[in-house]
Amino acid sequence: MSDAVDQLLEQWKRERPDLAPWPMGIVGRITRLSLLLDRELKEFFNQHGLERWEFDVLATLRRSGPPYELTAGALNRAAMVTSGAITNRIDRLAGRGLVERIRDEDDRRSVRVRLTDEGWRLIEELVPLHVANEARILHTLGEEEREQLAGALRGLLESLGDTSLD
Amino acid sequence: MSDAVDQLLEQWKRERPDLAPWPMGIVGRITRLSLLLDRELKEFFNQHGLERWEFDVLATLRRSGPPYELTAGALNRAAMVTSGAITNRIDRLAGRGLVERIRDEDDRRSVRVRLTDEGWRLIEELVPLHVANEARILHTLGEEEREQLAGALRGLLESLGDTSLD
DNA sequence: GTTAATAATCTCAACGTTGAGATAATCTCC
DNA sequence: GGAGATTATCTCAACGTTGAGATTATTAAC
Repeated sequence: MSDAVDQLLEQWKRERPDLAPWPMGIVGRITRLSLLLDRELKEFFNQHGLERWEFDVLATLRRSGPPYELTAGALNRAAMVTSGAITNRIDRLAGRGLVERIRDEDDRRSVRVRLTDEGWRLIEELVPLHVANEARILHTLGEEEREQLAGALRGLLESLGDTSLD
Repeated sequence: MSDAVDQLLEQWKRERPDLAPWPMGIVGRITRLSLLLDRELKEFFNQHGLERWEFDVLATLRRSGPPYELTAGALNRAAMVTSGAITNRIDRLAGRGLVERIRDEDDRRSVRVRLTDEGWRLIEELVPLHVANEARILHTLGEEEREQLAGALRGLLESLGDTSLD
């Protein structure tokens, strides 16, 4: 079998046989997969009345453990977006009553963002469904294949310096 | 060694030991890699005075072979964006004189987008540099590892239906 | 050959992010 | 303890995409 990227590589081979385009085989596939996975996940989240970014922020707070709070900056780095984006996201999640802003009295520059009870309940209910949905999307991967793929991707992330969530 | 996603999985294991979160290990890594690769590529393209999307459109036309033209719809599907986005991209590339719009006389609904000489020269010069840059970014992958990784990603793309560029 | 359905592109308002700059708090070092 | 540098967050205009709808052309069915 072959995928869209194989076609693309075939075209380059015909047009520029002098090139060794294998890097496009990796980068192109990661780019396309990311987009397709995003679409699949979006469908799931919309069925549950939220956006992927909303889920991501709530899940980041949930998995950080009690008291389920992180600074805006920590959310920022975990989500790999700019500070402006996080301010916006917190605003809107707070508007929905899913998180609350708490000024840190030790460092008054900081804002702690905490899951509300309602936010906790929502993410607690959704996480298992989300994992099941991802497992469904990835069902073609055998157990051994998963490990191998995860290992290769981990190596790339490390080489790009993505070694820490914060 | 471990990456940011390992940390994330560790947190879930602590907070929700009942979950089998391995799908997050795949989806999370692909998402993060896509973002990081995008940043790396952006740096390269900006040094050469263009955006990633500009390069992508020009490269798509170039690799399609003589006469280096495709319909707006074909570009659309290759780039996996909406028709509004492609209209906008063509407008601006045409404004820079890198492509030209040609109405198809056989099917007057269609617009053929063709590389101009200037567009051709630009992409011809840039493609080898781009491939070299991607190879640099991926330099940690051994030859065997590349093949294995590409194979696993291809399988996923196929299972998601990404089997054709158009 | 006219009607209805389909197809290709364009238009445009709404949306979320970026990136630069502003503000306020804290830290460092003399 | 004061000056300057650093850190955390917020603000906001610019930007590109989305998604729905409009327009124009083609095809299919009768």
